[in-house]
Amino acid sequence: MFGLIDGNSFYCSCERAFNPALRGKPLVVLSNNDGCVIARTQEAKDLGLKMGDAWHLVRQKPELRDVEWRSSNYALYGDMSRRMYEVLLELVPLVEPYSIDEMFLDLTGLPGDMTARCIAMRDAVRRIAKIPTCVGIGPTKTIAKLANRIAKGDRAGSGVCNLSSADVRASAYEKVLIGDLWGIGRASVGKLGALGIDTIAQFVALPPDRVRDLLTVTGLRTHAELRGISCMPLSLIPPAKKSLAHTRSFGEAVTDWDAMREAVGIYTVRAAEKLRRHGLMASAMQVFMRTNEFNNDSKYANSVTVPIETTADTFALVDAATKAAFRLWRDGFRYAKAGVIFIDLYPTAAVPASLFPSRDPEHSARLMTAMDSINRRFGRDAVWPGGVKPEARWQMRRARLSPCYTTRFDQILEARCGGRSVLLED
DNA sequence: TCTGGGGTCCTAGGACCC
DNA sequence: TCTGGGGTCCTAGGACCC
Repeated sequence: MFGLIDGNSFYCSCERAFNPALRGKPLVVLSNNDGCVIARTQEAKDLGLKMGDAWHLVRQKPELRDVEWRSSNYALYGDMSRRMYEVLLELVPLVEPYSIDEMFLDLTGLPGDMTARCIAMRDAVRRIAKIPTCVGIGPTKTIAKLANRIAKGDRAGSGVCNLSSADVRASAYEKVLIGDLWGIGRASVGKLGALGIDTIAQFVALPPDRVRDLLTVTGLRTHAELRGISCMPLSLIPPAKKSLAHTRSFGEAVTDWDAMREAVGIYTVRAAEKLRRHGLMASAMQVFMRTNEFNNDSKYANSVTVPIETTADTFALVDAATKAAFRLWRDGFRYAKAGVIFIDLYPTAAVPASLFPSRDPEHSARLMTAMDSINRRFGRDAVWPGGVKPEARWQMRRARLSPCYTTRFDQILEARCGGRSVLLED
């Protein structure tokens, strides 16, 4: 039996955990660059705010003037996610983190009433990790996801929905739309809708061959899972990464090559840091740049994939990325976004020695280790490759960034004795 | 002025091989 | 006049997820 627990309005809940003044108020968290809405509290949903709403348009509406907002703070959310995971590990033997705010649980063989257990689990996460959650229970991951969705929709309920019984499932399938299913997106809803299939019950009634023809093997898997056949086991070992990227929209359009070169250089430095954190090396990279997709600027978008000598060396990677970017660069456009994606990744330990390396691998490894530890000790960006100096002009906007309460000592929450103390407890 | 970022998986079609 | 069969690998693009 599977459980799926997920944080309600997770990013907003993280902000609220450290700022009680935000409780009970409509609050949204914005994407990078303060571009669009990516998390909303119930109060904000009630005001009609949608996922993906462009913030600059929302702000203009007078009735939404009092909506609180924050720039996204992934260092904080990632750490809160870890706390949630640790609380759960104490209560359930197997926990599989699925996304920053969701974890699958193995509930097989746990004694006592399943629903009651999950209610207690939810309380513990609320109390210790300060995150309100909902839990779905079912014999497959897809059904647990569905149950979770139903729990979230039932605002007066216990926050737990148990679909382990076939009868309860059958009646739920009648009421839920196919588009609310995990794995069924817009395109599939269109295809099924054309055949008059709108509810999960109708979908489940289709013959498997028909489902495969329509939605390929992924659709077939969802179909089987809904019928109680588990096709997605719990995996405790996270699968090896296949790609790793750093891509950003610019705060302000980039029009000269120097600024683009710097941007791509910095994105490469970041991606290379991430590469080393994961103990990986890349043997190919993709670089892209593009103009704004939404406004009336003349359009240009291009990307190039280049093989590289397998490495995690920032200098080598910046060099390759800069050359690739130069091939893409065309004068006269207003660039809005660029990115660097590493593909063909290998664990550092598994990379065979090159016969004629262009850089001494041992020297490179020592240099990278030194660079990373200096930056860890003296703050991010204490040392940089020459020629890749960050320039504020085009960097992303993050106008209302909350402190990294839990990951940086200089931003830790202050509590005062005597006056009104800032407590994390309710 | 202003519309995110980072992933995975599947399929079709082309290039190439014997 | 006639033009196979079987296979692999790579890439681009679509679809989906959070």
